[in-house]
Amino acid sequence: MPDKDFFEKVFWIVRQIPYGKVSTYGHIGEAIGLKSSARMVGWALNSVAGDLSIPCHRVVNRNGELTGKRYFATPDMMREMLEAEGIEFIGEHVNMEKHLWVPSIKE
DNA sequence: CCGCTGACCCTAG
DNA sequence: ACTAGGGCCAGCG
Repeated sequence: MPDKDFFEKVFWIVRQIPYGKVSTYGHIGEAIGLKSSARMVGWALNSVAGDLSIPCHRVVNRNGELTGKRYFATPDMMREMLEAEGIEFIGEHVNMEKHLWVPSIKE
């Protein structure tokens, strides 16, 4: 991964999340080099909330919970989008066992 | 420069 | 499943 701004790195990773998969703030943070700063990842996404070129709905916390749903147009939108991609839910959280995608670091 | 804030994460109880 | 505390990095007033 080329050396870019923090935001660029986050977007670069998030855009690589395949259809029907989800990733976590922690893994993304690790992928861009900020091992213990998963907060920054969500923060970066917040700055581009509404940008359809970035599938921010595929990013959840380590527990599979949709922590960012409140930043969407409606609280239900995030889940609707994920279910539309075939992602399974267990109660209020995503079935991580089945849909977790770990970002791979490559140029 | 200081202090607060945050779409998180870990550990402990 | 719950709460509480500490750490984390970047922006902003």
